[in-house]
Amino acid sequence: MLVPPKKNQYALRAIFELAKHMDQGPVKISEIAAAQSIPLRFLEVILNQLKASGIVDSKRGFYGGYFLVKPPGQVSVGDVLRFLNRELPVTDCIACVSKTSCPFDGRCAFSSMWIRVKQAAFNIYDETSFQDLIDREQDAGWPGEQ
Amino acid sequence: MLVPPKKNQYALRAIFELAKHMDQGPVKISEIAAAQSIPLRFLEVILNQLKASGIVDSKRGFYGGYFLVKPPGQVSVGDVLRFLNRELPVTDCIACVSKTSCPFDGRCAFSSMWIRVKQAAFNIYDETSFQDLIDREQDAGWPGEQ
DNA sequence: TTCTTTCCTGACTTTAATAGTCGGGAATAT
DNA sequence: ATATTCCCGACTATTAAAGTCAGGAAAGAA
Repeated sequence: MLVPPKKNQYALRAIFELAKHMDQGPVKISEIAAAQSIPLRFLEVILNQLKASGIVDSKRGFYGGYFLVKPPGQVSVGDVLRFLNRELPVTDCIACVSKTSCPFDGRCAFSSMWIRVKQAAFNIYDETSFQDLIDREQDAGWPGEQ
Repeated sequence: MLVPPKKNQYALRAIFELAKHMDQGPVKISEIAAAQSIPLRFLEVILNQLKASGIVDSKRGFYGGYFLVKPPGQVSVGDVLRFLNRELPVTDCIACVSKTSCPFDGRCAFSSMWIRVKQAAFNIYDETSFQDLIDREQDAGWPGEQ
């Protein structure tokens, strides 16, 4: 509970890695995987999906790899998480924040609380850009592996 | 993501039901299950576990059932969620909020963000008592099924 | 052209967590 | 006694997450 799925964490770390190499040409999946300890084949799938978000793009071939479309300051953690967790089916019960229909027809006592929690989380996600994360890592004062 | 597990929701709804019947004697599992649309045998397991938290207690036999130990105003959603999701193993990586050890030795750029989100969520959970939930249901102005 | 390198694609397998069930035993009151 | 209820441990089922794989397509280098 409240533990972001690995896939989400991998996606964020991959983009973080791209952000650190902004304007240095495409970064290979294999490099990202190595730098961030992410299973290679899994990362292939994840990055490929992320292209649809418009956050990253890729180039094939010898000098190929992935790269950020916008500068790190203009991409937030919220953008990524929202894209990865966008709910495709409209059949979800918003009130219960559950995946099946709500037995209380959307009038359960808990709904407003779940919604507030979700909003509180995304407030933080939205105000955290990848540039912030880079800065934060610097401030922590430990030798980046770059 | 950010969707509380069914077990958590069932636990909260069960306690909510107990709160509504405070000082009316024990409430049978079967009654709670019916009122809150929770699978009976599953609810047995959940309520039995919750006894260890000190939030609820039970009585067996003909007039048996479950009941709240403290008044609804003194029990928060946070109390319940914290108990159900207390992490038993100490081997968790706090920085990454993941269940396996952190590949960055606790110095990853995301850790402070995950922690802030968790705190924001529990701030809301902690300040929501079951009395609040009852009041909230009244305010919404729909006929309670009681 | 051909070769190498890289991303691309869809289907597949594995793993782990959640969700839910079951049979019988132990209190408690009538 | 006996009906009713919670209790307990083990069990199964379902689902989502995590990860893998084989081969194909683009891009550039030789």
